[in-house]
Amino acid sequence: MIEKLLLKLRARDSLSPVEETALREGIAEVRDYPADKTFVREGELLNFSTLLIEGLVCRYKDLSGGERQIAAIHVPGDFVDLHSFSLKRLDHSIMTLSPCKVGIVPHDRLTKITETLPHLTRLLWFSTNVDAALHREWELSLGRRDALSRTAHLFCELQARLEVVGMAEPDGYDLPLTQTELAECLGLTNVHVNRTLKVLRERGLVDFRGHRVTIQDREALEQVAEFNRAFLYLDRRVF
Amino acid sequence: MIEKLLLKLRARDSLSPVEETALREGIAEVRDYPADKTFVREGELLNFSTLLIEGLVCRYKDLSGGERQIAAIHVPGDFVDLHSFSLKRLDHSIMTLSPCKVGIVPHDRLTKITETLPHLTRLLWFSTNVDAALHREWELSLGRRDALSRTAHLFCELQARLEVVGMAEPDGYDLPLTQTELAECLGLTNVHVNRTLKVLRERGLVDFRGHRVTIQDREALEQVAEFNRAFLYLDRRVF
DNA sequence: CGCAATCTTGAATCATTTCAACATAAGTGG
DNA sequence: CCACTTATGTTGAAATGATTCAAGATTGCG
Repeated sequence: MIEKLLLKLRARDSLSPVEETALREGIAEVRDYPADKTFVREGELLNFSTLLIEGLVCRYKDLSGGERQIAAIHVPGDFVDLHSFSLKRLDHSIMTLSPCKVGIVPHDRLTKITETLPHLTRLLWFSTNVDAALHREWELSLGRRDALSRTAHLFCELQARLEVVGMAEPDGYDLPLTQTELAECLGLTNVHVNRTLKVLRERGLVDFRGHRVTIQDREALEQVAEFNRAFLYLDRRVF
Repeated sequence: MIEKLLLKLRARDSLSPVEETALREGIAEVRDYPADKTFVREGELLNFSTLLIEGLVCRYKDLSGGERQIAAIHVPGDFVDLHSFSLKRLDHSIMTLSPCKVGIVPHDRLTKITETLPHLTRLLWFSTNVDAALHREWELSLGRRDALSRTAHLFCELQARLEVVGMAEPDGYDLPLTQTELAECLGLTNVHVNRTLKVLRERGLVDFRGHRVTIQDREALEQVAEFNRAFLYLDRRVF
């Protein structure tokens, strides 16, 4: 259930058996959601956080004109809204991008962790800080990378994140997103995403079709994206 | 020294005298930096976090072509890089925008707080989560708001954040930024920022000149920006 | 199989950038 | 305190990347 979360945390630091148990017992309930289901709405009061076990989830914000910006994508093993533990009401909504299985972690169990397991607390805090680092990389993409580089960067990011949890092959991964959803991540229109995907494919960098990302030339792709995996904090910390 | 930080934390939750003391004693040293000084570089190993006491600071990322994206602006009372406590090496650099006074908080003192003061730990965790909420709002701006609305939104955000720490009047505040730096926040060119500022001024919304922001019509400005202060988490949490 | 969602392409339009020139303000040394 | 220098702000015109609108093709689903 929490195996992918453990993979990710252990890539960074070690976990004692007690800590592992605390995490395991943090999950009060497991729920299944269908695709395209908004299961947390902006502003709603929460008393639990959600651990993604299977499927893809995104967090998004809307403008009054109907424009949507996806602020983050989550893969299995991610705490989707661990930050709701301190924020209580979120500034964004959360929806599934594919059918999902999620673990419900009541906030009082997290409070207990903060009272008794400081090292685990720091690890959980760390994981919300990694989320913020992802946001910053997206800010850079949205603010300064052009459509091609921005799109390439997202594909690189997901390759790296999925690899850690054993869900990517060296040459690519499944990505159950529509071009419109991709556009909502990238701050572009679906039409322009379509054209950009074509260019990426024709240049022999990545091919995204039929919900499958095929990395054609990883090195060249990462170069176009100016991708550097350090910001993902997936590697053991080095002092 | 930490008065503005306390103002901000108390706007959200209460703090015991012991917690207040722990924060106060967290500061090992106070440093002064001149304007435009990058005092933390991306990737460098850190063993302290920085509390901003006076002046303005930003966190930024660069691309190889020299394009810069500012990911966050910090006002007095903000922990600029509390996240370096768990990340150790940052994915961005940090520089002053004006002459600054900062407090140096060694990571081992933060570790001690996590071991002995769980409630204060949660409050500090909360404050890094608010940073992430700001990043998300900027993602929305960068991805979906046009230049006018995006610029208006930043002015609204800073008005609200400066008010909490007593650094804004009802009609505006000092903002020691150049148009080029503003452009680096907004994902625009300095030329376009200049034109956008002119439109905002001519429409009677805000006037930014000579390092001073004058809010001409707050209601109309917030409407153009689609500004809602909830994402700042400046208000006491409501259950 | 048939309908709806998604993808694809072209052409016109629009927001923003680029380049370049000039104006103003701020900072420094004599 | 003025003159000189550099940084910052302003404006116009042309170019560009992305959007919009619209139509047709393809895919996936009940």
